[in-house]
Amino acid sequence: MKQAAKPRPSGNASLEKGLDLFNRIARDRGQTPLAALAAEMGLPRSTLYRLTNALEGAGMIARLERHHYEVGLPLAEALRGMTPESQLARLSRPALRRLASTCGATAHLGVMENDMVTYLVKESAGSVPAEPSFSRENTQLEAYCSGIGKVLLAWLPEEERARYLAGGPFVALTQRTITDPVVLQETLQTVKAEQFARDDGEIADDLYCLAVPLWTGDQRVAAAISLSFARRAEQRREDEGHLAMLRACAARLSIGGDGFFS
Amino acid sequence: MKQAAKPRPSGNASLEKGLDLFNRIARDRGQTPLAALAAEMGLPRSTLYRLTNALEGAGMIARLERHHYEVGLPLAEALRGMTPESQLARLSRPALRRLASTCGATAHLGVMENDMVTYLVKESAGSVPAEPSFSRENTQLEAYCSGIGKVLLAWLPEEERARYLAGGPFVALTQRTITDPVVLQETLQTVKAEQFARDDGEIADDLYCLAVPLWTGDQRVAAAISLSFARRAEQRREDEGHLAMLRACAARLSIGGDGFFS
DNA sequence: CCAAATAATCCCATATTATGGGATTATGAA
DNA sequence: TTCATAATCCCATAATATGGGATTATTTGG
Repeated sequence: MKQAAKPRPSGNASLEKGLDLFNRIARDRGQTPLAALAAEMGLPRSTLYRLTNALEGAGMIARLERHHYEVGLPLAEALRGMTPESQLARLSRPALRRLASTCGATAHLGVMENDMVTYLVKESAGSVPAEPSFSRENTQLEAYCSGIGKVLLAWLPEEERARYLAGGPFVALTQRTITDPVVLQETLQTVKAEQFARDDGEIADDLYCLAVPLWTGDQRVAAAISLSFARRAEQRREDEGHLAMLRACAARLSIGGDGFFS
Repeated sequence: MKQAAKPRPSGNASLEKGLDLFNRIARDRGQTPLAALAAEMGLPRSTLYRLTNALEGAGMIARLERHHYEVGLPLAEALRGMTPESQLARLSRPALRRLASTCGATAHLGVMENDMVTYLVKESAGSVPAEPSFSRENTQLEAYCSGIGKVLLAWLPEEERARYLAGGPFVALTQRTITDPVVLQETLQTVKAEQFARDDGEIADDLYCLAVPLWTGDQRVAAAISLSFARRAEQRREDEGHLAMLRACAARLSIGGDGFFS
């Protein structure tokens, strides 16, 4: 269900129609015959036909057989080696770098993969050598003990979260690590209610971290970003400011400002 | 250097300009600032600006920072899991299936990867269980002894071919396998001159195979397709007809007919 | 810190361009 | 063969993109 369709009057209706058509073809890999698309889009066949031709000429799509279009080879070639994850990392890195620099902390971006958190971006403040060394880009960590992990778990679909919680055991990394599934479950509810997660020395004794979700256009949580501090003591007093900045950054990366997600 | 720019008067100049812009951004991952693109394309800034907006709105590109565009996340997501190779396989399979069925043989499509031939498509005629079982899709074989391999080697850039030939040894799979680099070199020249390669029992005693190249828009050989027959005896008498069909198929897959490449 | 330079964004009258109804042709089914 | 469906083409017209130039934002240099 689409949320408030962008009313951006871009000024190039023709381009928009063409791109819309391309999106439809790309998303279902050309399963839908052209006639059906014409109906969906409320456009006459002749128009669709012309658009299709232009898309084909540009290498965006290719025609296989009757009623069958596909993403074109030139496009695939141009995008060689690109994955959604690598792209998300590229797109978010500048903002995370600024965030880290502003807050004098380390900023992370992570996504959920196979019940683990994969860190796609790690940006540390200024010249400070990356203080929290628990993470590295493109490596995975357990979800239950990190801020990003808790955010991602909190917004997991109901059944998946239940499955995760039942899947333990949750090994203690510090005295504060949450190891009881019931407590973890409650914590995740709090995360969802408060719209952020806190890791207060649950990975390493002096590590403190705040995390917030990134939203997609269709109201899913696609990733989470966090700020990590190497000194835990009294860190909470600064939560408010740091959360505000985290949220501003999240808004910019989510559908809000520039809107990387659909 | 572009070869005879397609004069296809597609009827949607606006879409074409937008897609052209997208291509330029995608290909160099947004390295070129907008102003430079405007110059390249011979369009005023305001137009570029509008096009950029439309592309961004459709999720095709995203803006990172000043002067910095990037392929959009929605597009990356829509194309998740797609590689140029998988796409080439999808696009060419129907044509190869028809070819195999028409000729009562097995058709292959292969590309060069790390000095080996990777078979991306294997389609056998009708109900016949795949006769030549030397190959499987997505597996690699030595290049020097197969039809497809010889085609790909023949059109390799000069230095690469020299390096390959110096890299032996070339193990004999049958009595007929070419194992002498000098002979192989000569064979490749013949392939280039005749525009096709023949494997006459060089992989397995009774295996006969004809292969021709697939051309890209900029006159490179991107892949090769072949017809394999399980009975070698007297097969040559039918070469002419089979080559004609192979070439027709290659033309259709190359820039000719529908033109999957660029 | 300000000023100059550069890039991005916006606006609007106009001509260029896409539009879509409908005719025609190709393809596949019966 | 005939019918049904989809693809392709054509063209007068309305709608749309166009781009010159003004305005605003951002960066750079002094």
